[in-house]
Amino acid sequence: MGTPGGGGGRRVGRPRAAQRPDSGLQPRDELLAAAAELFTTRGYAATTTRAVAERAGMRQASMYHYVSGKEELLAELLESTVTPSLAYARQLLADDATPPEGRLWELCRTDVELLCGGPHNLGGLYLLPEVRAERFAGFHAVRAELKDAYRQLLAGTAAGSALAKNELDLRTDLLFGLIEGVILVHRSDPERPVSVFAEATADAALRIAGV
Amino acid sequence: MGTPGGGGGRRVGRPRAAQRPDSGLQPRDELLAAAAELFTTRGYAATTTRAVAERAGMRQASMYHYVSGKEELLAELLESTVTPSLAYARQLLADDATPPEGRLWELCRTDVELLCGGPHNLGGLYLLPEVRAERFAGFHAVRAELKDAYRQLLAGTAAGSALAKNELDLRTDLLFGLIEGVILVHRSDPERPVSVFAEATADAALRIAGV
DNA sequence: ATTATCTATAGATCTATAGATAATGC
DNA sequence: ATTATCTATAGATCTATAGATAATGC
Repeated sequence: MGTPGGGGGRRVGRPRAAQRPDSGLQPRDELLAAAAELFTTRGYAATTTRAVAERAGMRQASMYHYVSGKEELLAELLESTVTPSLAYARQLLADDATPPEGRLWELCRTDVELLCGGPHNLGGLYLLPEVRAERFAGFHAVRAELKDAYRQLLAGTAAGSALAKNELDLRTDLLFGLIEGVILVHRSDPERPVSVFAEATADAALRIAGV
Repeated sequence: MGTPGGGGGRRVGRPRAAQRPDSGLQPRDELLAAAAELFTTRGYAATTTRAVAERAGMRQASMYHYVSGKEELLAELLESTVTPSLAYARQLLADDATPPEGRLWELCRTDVELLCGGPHNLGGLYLLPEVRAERFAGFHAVRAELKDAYRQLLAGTAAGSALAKNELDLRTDLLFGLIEGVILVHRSDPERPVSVFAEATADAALRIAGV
């Protein structure tokens, strides 16, 4: 096995031109980290492959050894942001010991925490217009599943079970809109502790839900 | 005065290469309309000056007769989306005959209506990462003023007057986040009538506010 | 004469490939 | 021999300017 990527063991292949302290990450992850930073701050289309590669510590052309291009980086980043939320949502859906209100609150809190907690505002990636492209259908599918988990939990609450289908859809949209909108607003005041913010958002979400 | 722009009166200058039925708009407005559509659907950076000009019915180079470049188009579109909301917000702030709760509800409703009501999702422009650039400071100033109007109205309510400053700021962020987030979610179900959606959002906003 | 437009293009990118090179591994 | 990287670059853009042209106005 050895120590793949990490540690100080010398690596095979031509050395990089710009020597930098070992990040400890695998080259592909260095690219993903660089892309996360640049896509969120400058936008996807405005970020060049050169900028990503260079920030990751390699030359532009070397990037193609690990990924097929910018799109692949974006697709992977997008999925990596929803997947943990979805996994948690599924766990909550299965947990029939806790009342739905409490589970919905937990999902909201965790979602905000996950999205605002990372080093970059990855939640902001959802909103890039480029993301609507067919290429990112995988991400959209996962996100739709997450939204459906919100709907199911909402439908399980006392307030939610009284709603007609189109009213339930409307509430779900408002709820989901709050969570995603709040992630953006968070960048206007990043000083506020994320945990406080996440709990306040979850409280607000339940008030919207009518609980 | 004559008929500036509109009507069938023949226009001075070399005719356009691609003849199209008269849009009735002035050339600069044709450019703005084209930019609104393209920026919202494809994103700012991904939209070329050629695409904008051609959609407006002129050749790429002719665009420079009316605007200095893409940035000017974006700056103008951004300001044109907040300005009406801000004007209305000021009017509401001055109206001391109506209770603050009612005025806050009206502001929320109108804001959603204005942003979702237009032909394109101009609210989505706020979120383009490019918009953070210094070039758009004017827009940010106007938007900050609008947010402050929300804060003032919220502070005037019974629930709001009980809050400490940092709690008031937090609520304001949640409120504002709901409004802006909801505008995005709206594009996931554009069939729903805007008026219904706007009222539901205003209701939700007041529930968040704690009214 | 004035104006709105056009065509043409220089200069500056940016992406993705081809082929060379400098390490380790056997 | 294998691998990870490099350098170099072709081809495809995209922006912004220069200068020509085809209308109306006087």
